[in-house]
Order: sequence, then structure tokens, then C-alpha cells
Amino acid sequence: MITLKDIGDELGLSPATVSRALNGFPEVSLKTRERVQEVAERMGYRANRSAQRLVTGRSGMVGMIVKTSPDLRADQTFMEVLVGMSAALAARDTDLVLAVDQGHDPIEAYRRMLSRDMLDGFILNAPVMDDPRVNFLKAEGIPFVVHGRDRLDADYPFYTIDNYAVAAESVQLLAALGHKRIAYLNGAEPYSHVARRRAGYLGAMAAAGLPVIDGAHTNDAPSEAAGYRQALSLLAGQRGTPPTAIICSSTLLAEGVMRAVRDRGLLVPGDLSVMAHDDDLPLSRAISFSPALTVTRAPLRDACVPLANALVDLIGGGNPLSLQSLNRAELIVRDSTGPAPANGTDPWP
Amino acid sequence: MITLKDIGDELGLSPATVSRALNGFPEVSLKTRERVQEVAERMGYRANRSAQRLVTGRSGMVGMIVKTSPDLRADQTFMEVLVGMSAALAARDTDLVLAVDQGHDPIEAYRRMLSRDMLDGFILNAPVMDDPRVNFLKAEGIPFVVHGRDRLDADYPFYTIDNYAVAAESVQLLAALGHKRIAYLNGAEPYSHVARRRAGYLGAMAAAGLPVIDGAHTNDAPSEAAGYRQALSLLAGQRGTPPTAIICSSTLLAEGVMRAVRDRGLLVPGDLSVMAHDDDLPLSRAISFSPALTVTRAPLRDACVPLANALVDLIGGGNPLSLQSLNRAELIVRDSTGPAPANGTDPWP
DNA sequence: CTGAAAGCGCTTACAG
DNA sequence: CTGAAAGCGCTTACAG
Repeated sequence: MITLKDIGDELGLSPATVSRALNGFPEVSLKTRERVQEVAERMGYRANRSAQRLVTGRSGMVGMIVKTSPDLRADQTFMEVLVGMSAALAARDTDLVLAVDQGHDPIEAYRRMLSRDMLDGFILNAPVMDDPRVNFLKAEGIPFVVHGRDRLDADYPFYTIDNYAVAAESVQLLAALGHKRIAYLNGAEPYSHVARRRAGYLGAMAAAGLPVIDGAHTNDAPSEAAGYRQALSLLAGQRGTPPTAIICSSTLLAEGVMRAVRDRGLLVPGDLSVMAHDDDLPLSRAISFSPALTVTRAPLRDACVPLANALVDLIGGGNPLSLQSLNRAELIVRDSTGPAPANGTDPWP
Repeated sequence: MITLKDIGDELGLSPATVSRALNGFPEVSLKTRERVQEVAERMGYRANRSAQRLVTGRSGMVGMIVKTSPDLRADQTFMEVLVGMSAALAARDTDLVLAVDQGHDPIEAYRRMLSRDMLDGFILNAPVMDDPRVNFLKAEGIPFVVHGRDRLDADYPFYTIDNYAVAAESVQLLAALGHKRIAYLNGAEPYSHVARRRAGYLGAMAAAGLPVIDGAHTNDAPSEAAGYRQALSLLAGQRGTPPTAIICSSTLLAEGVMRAVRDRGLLVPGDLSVMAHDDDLPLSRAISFSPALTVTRAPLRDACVPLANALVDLIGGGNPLSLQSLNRAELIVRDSTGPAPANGTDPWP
């Protein structure tokens, strides 16, 4: 293994100067820096992280806790985030350590992990409203970042999309097409993004003077089957007059909705407009729907690099408030949304 | 943070003795060891891994490469292995570092990872026959263990089940029930476990004097949809006289087979016996099938601890051959298998 | 059985 | 702008 000393010997410099040159200290002369970089490159130098960590007093490791859930979609989203996160952290010389949450107490897993590993910080995902993990880590003074946002006045670094706008813009698009009966199939209630989308739906419906469709959310995890079941129930009029448009909080739900529509012999968008929020997961491609799905789109993987950087910066002493990121999802109009069916041609029995 | 010196000061011992006591060196007196352990416990001592790694010259990190695949089952099995592996390695003070394989050249990802991270070894999974990654790592002299076995004369540490026996015993069970037309729905061809199961199927069928059913494997990744499609094709007689029994290489395939059977108005096991190999993944529970599924069962997660230990032992200088583990799957007979339908009462049109 | 010493590779005040 | 020195916390020959 090549060390700073090896490079220094090659150039007649001390390890200290080589270290400073490689780490971009301003006091090193340009020509020295260039010579050092050239030799380091040529000799294939890679800093010994253990040594760096020992001297800086940081472990170079951050933790993330996997909630074991029998829900496939969770696995999909988790895989996506995991792989992206792990690459983004590697780019900042940081390792990602995983642990499993066995259920029950949500902060127990964090306690255990802290007492076992030396961790510089945590990444949280899928926060619920006023998340107890957030409260715990704040109280302990452990650095963390959140994928999502558990309260509107968050004072920690986060990366999230504007979930209120996601729902509200969907409603506005459909209302502009003349739809009056718009249903929203949401995810499981405790999650804060679900609550925000619900708020966005309610807000936009109220603003448009439209009636909220009861049961416009579900406590199931989003899945094709849940979408199918919910859509059948809506289309059968079990929750009042059937909607002319359904917004889904995920493309998985939309798949089920599409199947229900087909099974009832209806057409999209002629009889029913369907749209969804699209996390752009590899498995459920909105563009390959037939008809192609209108969506609000925000690739989940986009969160990884910003989150990794925010956490490493926070650990390095960055200001939490300047590491917050609230993003807008794209609105992509495709073929699954259209004008509301004319009054009086109600296709439902 | 508590250090060896802190403990030593407390007891009037040198850090060296404390280190030896904690690490189980035989020359430390029993009473000293006990006092040290008691104080270390009380003070909440945790060794600084960076320091340990620096002095031992090991990074304490092992690598694993995720093949990105649009296939859900891969995600499921991967999640299962990942989470288990990560816990099992943690118990040996080792971190798991992930990287993503972008496709094309299978060893490129390993090259990149080796040049970027300082890794003590690798865990490989899902080997293909004569796997190029195995050849590469052997040539480079990098320690690795394999979940599975890419060749019968493997000289590296591995953990695998006897996949030949998995298939052969399934055939034997069904043959003993009088079945003569037994089909095998296998996974994608390149994988070595698939090839071994195919060999087991062929061997047992030949031994029983039964005709192999053509197309008894599929190149698709195992999925409910693939099982459905394959079963329909078999039951429709598109591959000769329909089978009276179908063995599936995964419970996912079996789900599809069951659906196909229902759609054709047939009964399990009256008209068709169905069995599968069961990795015991959380999502596809053989016991909840209706009727409950007869399986060969070998929980995927059982591999994690042995594999983690084998790798850490190998890195520590263990003998590869003594770290190999070939295991037998359980045979669990439930309600989806029964006597072959009597001749002449062929239920198929 | 225990201790003093050296050293792993790096960073960073402190001098110059 | 550069170097010599100290030190991060641990392990392990080497002495006793």
C-alpha cells in the first residue's frame, strides 16, 4: 500500500506537505500541489481511511435502519434508496451501515445501533407525522437527515418533494378538464407524505368547490391489488356516485385501477381519467401503461446524492437549515387523462 | 469515548494488558481478565474500530455487488440476504459495503470496487456455471465466499443447498405417488443452482424410467406471471400430453401455476399435484397456499451467518476447504400433492 | 503474567 | 510555503 511517506520520499517532501497538497489546503504552492497530485495518481495512492478516521475521531460510518415489511413496494423503494445512497455516500468516503427494525418500538433499533456501532449520523426515511425517531435523535444530539419531512417547521436537514403540491396540482389539472368527482387513492395514513398529499387534495378540492369523495385514502400499503380493490369499490358506487377521475399516490395503485377499469368494460380516459404520482421506480413504468399515464413525477433516486451530501456536511459542522431541500415534482400530461364525460352519459349502471 | 488506557488507569494496569484481557489472550490471569471485563462493561467500553483496523492493516470491510435487475424476486431475495448478511457481519465487527453492477462486464464492478475501496474480501451470490467473477477473484488472490457453488470441485468457501437433491427428491416423492408425467418449471438457465436442479430432475426422471417433459425450464426470471404462463401452456397440451404433476423452482412460480389450474377449472391435488422449492421469503408463504404447498424448504436467510463467518475466518487465514458447507433442504409434504389421477379419467379436453 | 515501546497512516497545531 | 513533532487508540513483538 502506498502511503503519504512514499509520495513524499519520491518528491523530497514531508508527509505533512503531501497531506496538505492532497487535501487542498490553500497554503500549498500550486506547483507543489500539481507535482504531488501527479505522483499520487501515478503511484495509485489511496488514503488509508482507518488512519484518517482514527485521527479525525470520526467513524466514517452512518446508519440506516430498514423496516422489515412484508410489503413489496417498500422493498422496491428501499432498494432504490439503498443502492443510490450507498453510492452517494461512497463518493464522500462514508460507509453505510444497515440494521433491521424488528418492529414494536421505533427507536429501539436506533438505540441498539448506537450502542453497538460508532456512527457519525443517521439517515431516516418514511417519516410519520411528528416522528419519534426525529425527537429521539434531536434529544441525543446525533446528526441525521430525513428523506421526507415529519413536520412543517423542521429544523433538521431534509430532502423532500412538495407533497401538498403533488396532490393539489393533480386536482387542478383534472378540475380544469371539467371533472367534478375526483377521488384520491392515498397510501397508509401515518406517513407524513401521505398526510401532506391528503391535505393537498382537500385544499385543492375545496378551492375548486368540489365535493371530497369519502374513503379517498386507504390504510393498505400501495399495491396493484389495493388499487384494484379500491377502484372497484369506487366504480361500483359504494362510496356515492362514482368518480370521473382517480388520482393515485403511486403507479402501483394506478396499475390496479387500470385493471379494474378494464374489468368493468370502461375506457380510460373516455369514461375515467386516471393519474398518479410516479417515483420512477424501475418496476412500474408510467410511460408503458396503456394508455400512457399522466403523472406528477419525482424520481426517488434523485434524493440520494443531496441526502448523502447533506449528512456529511452536517457531520462536518454545516448549518442544518441551509441543508434543507424542498422540491417540486414534474407534471407530465400523457394519455390517461381527458375531459370529464359529458353529463347525462353516465356510463355506470 | 472510553479507551483501553481509561480502563487500565482504573485498575492500575497497562493498556497492553487490558487489550490482551479483552481479546482473550491465554496468558492473562483469570482474575485480571475478570476485573478488566467487569470494568470495561461498567464503563461502556467499545473498541475503536478505526484504530484496530489501522494496526491490523485490515479495512474491516467486505464488498457485495448488487445486480440491478427489473425482477422483483431478485429484489426480495437480495433484501433478505442483504439484511441477514449485514447483521451477521456486524457480529464479527465487519462492515458490508455495497456497489451496483451496471450490467455488461460482470467483473468490471469488482475491479472498480477494489480500486476505490480497501476491501478485505467479497461475498458473491447467484453464481453462474464456471462464474467469471470466481475466476477473477481467484486470479487476483482476493478472499471471497460464495452463496451457491459455481462448479462441483469448488476450492473456495461456499454455502449452498444440494440443488441436485432438491429436484431429485421432489421427483421421487411424486413418482412414489404414481405420477408419470412430471414437469419441472425452473429458473433462468445460466445460474448454477438452476443447472443443478435440472440435472437432478433429469437424473431422477431417468432413474424412475419416466419421460422428461420438454420445456421443463424457462428462461424467464421466476415470477407469478411466468408460472401462470408456463402452466397454461403445459395444461393446454402444447408440450405433449399434459403433466399430472408440476414441480416449481420457487413458490412464486407455484402461485402462478395454482392460478392457471383454477382458471382451467381443475383441482389440486386431485387433477394436478403441485410442489415447489421454498426459500422461505417473507412474501410468498407456502403454508398459506390453498391447498397448503408441498415443498423442499431451505430458508435463504440461513445462509447469512455461515457465510459471514466463513468470510471473516478466511480473511483471518482459515483453510478454504474447511469453510465449505453443503446442506440438505427439508422435504415438507402438505396438501398440494397426492396420488396421480387414475388412468382414463384424463380431465383435459 | 505484565509493562514499556514501537508502530500502523494520517492530520494538524506549532515553528520557522 | 514547508517540516518536525505529537497524537489518534489500538496491537504485538520484546523484555522481564
